[in-house]
Amino acid sequence: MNPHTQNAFRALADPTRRTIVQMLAAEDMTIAQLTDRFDMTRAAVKKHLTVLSDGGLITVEIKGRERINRLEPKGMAPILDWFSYFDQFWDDRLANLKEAIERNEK
Amino acid sequence: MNPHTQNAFRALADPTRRTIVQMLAAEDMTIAQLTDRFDMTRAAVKKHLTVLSDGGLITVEIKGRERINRLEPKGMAPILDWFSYFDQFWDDRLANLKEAIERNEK
DNA sequence: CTCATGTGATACCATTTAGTATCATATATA
DNA sequence: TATATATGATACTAAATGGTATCACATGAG
Repeated sequence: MNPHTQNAFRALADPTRRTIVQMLAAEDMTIAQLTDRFDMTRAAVKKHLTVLSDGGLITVEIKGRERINRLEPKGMAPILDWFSYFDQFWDDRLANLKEAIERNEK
Repeated sequence: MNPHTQNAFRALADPTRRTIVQMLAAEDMTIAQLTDRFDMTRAAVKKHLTVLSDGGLITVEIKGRERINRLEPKGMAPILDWFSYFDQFWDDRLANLKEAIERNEK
């Protein structure tokens, strides 16, 4: 199994991390900037960022003494791929439904 | 914030639960049937099913002494809704997926 | 009725998780 | 250079999580 899939799903399981993802969708931010917007310590925010990074959902650009955290849309791919499994599932159910209707008409 | 969103994300964060979801996509199953396919006790599987139910991802039909667990595609909606926030970041795969669900519901 | 089967529920355990506090290190800046 | 700023890293804690063992209860089959 793709290890990125598990890390990505786990990264999004926490509400704080989902909020961080949404914030980074609006603009790149340093750890300090993110910490300003939460009621928790910088160390806690840093841990969340590590989990998001493990999940491939963000990248970090080191700029001097700052770390610019940036959303990595590509990291969402494993999750969407997983969901696409059910695209087939839904299509099949629709096909079955169609078939049932056609049988009924005959 | 929608409480279903957190429960749904949490439900999918565990690999065993994601596998259960895929199994139930293939066919409805009782707890005993699911337990046969995992190397863990029935109690553990039951706990996973409770989490999946809390997340709105499955429904249960009680039939005599059996409990038929069934995938609830509607439960995926909060997750897909959350992802739709990021429309600007990726292609139309998500939109297609959502459309498939909605078609199925109608 | 009796008994096997399918499940619910509880207590318990080890590990992970989300958080804090604290100290160390690197880099701007006065 | 001296100091403030931005972050890394570690140790610690409480609570959540994933699992087992075990007992109780309801239902179907002989």
